[in-house]
Amino acid sequence: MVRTTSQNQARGTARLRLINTRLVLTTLRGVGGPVQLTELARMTSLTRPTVAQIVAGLEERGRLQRYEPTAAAGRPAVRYGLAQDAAAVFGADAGRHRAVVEIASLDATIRARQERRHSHPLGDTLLALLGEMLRECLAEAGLAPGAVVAGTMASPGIVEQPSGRITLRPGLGDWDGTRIGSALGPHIGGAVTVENDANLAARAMCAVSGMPRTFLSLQWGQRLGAGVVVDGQVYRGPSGAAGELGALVVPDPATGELGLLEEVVRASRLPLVGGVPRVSTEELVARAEAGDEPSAGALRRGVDPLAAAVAPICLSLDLRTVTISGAIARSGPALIRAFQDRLDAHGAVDVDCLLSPFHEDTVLRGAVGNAVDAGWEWLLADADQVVAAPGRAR
Amino acid sequence: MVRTTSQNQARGTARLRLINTRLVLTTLRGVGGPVQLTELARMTSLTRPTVAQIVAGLEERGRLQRYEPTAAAGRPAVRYGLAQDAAAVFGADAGRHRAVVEIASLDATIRARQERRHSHPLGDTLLALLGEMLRECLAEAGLAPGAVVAGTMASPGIVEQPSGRITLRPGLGDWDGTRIGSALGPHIGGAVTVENDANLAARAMCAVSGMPRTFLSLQWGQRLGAGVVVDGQVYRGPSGAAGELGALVVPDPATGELGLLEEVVRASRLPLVGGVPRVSTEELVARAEAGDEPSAGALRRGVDPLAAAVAPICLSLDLRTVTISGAIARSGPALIRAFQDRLDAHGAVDVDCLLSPFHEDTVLRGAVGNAVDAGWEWLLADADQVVAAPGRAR
DNA sequence: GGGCTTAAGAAAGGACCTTGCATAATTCGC
DNA sequence: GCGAATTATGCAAGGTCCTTTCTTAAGCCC
Repeated sequence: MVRTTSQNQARGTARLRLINTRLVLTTLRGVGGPVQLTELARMTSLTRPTVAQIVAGLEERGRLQRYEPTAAAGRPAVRYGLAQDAAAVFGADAGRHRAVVEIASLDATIRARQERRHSHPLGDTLLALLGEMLRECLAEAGLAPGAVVAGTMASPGIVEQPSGRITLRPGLGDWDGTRIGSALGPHIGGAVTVENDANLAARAMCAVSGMPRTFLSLQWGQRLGAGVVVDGQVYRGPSGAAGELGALVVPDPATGELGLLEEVVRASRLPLVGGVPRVSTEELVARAEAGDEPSAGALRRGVDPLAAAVAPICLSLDLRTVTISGAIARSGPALIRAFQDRLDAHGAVDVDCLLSPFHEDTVLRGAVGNAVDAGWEWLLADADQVVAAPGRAR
Repeated sequence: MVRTTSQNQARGTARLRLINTRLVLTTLRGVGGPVQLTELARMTSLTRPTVAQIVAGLEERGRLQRYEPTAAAGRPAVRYGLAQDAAAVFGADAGRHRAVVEIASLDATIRARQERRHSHPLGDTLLALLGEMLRECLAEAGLAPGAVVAGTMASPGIVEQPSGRITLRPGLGDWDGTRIGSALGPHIGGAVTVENDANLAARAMCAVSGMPRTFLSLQWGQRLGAGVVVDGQVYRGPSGAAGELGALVVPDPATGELGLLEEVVRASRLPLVGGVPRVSTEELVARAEAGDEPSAGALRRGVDPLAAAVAPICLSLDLRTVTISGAIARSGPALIRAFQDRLDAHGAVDVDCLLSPFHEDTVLRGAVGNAVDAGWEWLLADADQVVAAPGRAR
């Protein structure tokens, strides 16, 4: 997540206007819909003439748009909101078997969506497919390429910013931020950012109502990743490797030998712990769900290594909430209960676990959210131009 | 660490002045010493007349002070810096056996220090002693009580902000933020804040040159605590409990049974692991230092539970650095090597461990640092008054 | 002592925000 | 249906702040 907010080198009172312009736009984003000038003035604690002047500038530039008055006591107020065609963004998630692309406007409304099954490794062929999907999304939404001002693409592996270098586990394929950017960038009118899928899942969970400002988000399936959200922001770490828990060395409850956490808690390996490898993970969970105590015990032993790793994180950050997304999130409450039980056993008491409400689209939701953030950054930077515009004074 | 920065409800261009005043003061803090106006203008990217006007206001209020020009090419420039008696703060650390109080000016120079051995539990008797020490510090520094505008007191336990409730382990004593505040507050002219000792140790480490912006600070002795620094700020968590690793449930390498991490890695218990309880911890470390491999092995096994807890934290936050302070920090390089070895074994590779350079004063340094921060907050809020001052315009 | 370099100070001008007032457009009550 | 109440809009005046520009001041070097 890039946070430049270059704040432009406006001088003197022009800087004040710049600050206030950003304040107005940010407030408008918080509301989500058209607002009356008076209301906007109240929320920003600016005066009405000031807000009116700022809004007029933004309207002239085509970023804001008038909405017809609604009935009310007193003179009906003109309302202003984001212009329909102010800007759009795209989000994309491409895994080993499935690719999804969505286009959204800055209020996070989905304007178009494309989804495909495929079997390409992460690489140029897949990028070409994504480019095609992106073009179809543009057509579906009826947007010119230039209207899409930002996009975020999810990738597994460690994504280093700003270099764009991506460290993938062997076998997944091979790409990096530069190649992704040059493959998808030409289809739109802005920059493409790439971000780790677990971090994006965490970003998605930020938007769920009732979430605390700090939590841990587990992306758990065949691979294992985590996103750390601190004070409402996904924390990436100096090289983007925050949350890469998979590399932990832990004892395997099935064999007693040391192994990597990612492999030990791989979804498909959970039944091994119970000593019943013929049973699928779904089946194991279903039995536990049905009250079969041996299955529930096996499940608890299976998730224990991850709980042992997560417990110190919970205590160190005073976390109350851990979210779970990824393939294993299909398992439902039995898994949650087992995991919560083990967290408790390791000393992380009173931690709530909850499943992502977005199911398979969690990462995509995060990518779109990230892109919307980037779109707003673009809009703010664009608004700075209004301030700097010559001939604004009359 | 309280971060109110109420930003005052100045309106219109007055708000701009307010922002610029804070900018000037913050820049001045960054420099640390007297600066020329021209230099200040360059650093703030304001113009000279603006800076001159702001500085004049602050000088009139007595917060800044002229310093005589130094020789240079061209006309000698008047320099401005913090007024000697602009403001002072105190920091205090009181443990079960030792109490220290220091008074510092806003540039973090120590103006007075009092240190005592004692044997009071944490409670009113100790608070009375601290009050007396604080008075003596004031006398030593030649300051009026009103000149001390903020103070920070270290306490073990979980310190909840802003309620001031303190959850102490049994046996240490009994106090809370309110009682500490009302015992020490009357001696000075500002508010007393209370903060967890491990968090303050972390705050102290922030100031060490070469520290990364994110790291973990272990406060390790008879008790165990940790401070988490994220992006240069100590992270407290919603109830101030961040870093409370002691409550983790881990297997004890000495007995194989489960126990609390705080007890399992208690400094005095390390020799038990080696099966040689007659040896002191110092002795064990010394033998390891001298190359005695069985002792080194025992040390590694002893620190292993803590490393196992810290490793997931390192991975989740992409940490490269863990600092160690507290009683055990006296042990030196053998301990560091053992700890780093175990971190590596658990998958947290390339993590640097380093000892606090402040020895027993680490927590105190953090308390002073925290108080200096609070002092600057006070100064900024005070500077807001300059802006609001009536009759400033002539 | 003249010239160079850099700082200090004062005045003018522009941009911005606020205050205050007059006007406009509805709804509500009778 | 009409007036009062309510709320929004628009315009002009006024003040604060910052910048630009120019002039004066003070020390060093040759």
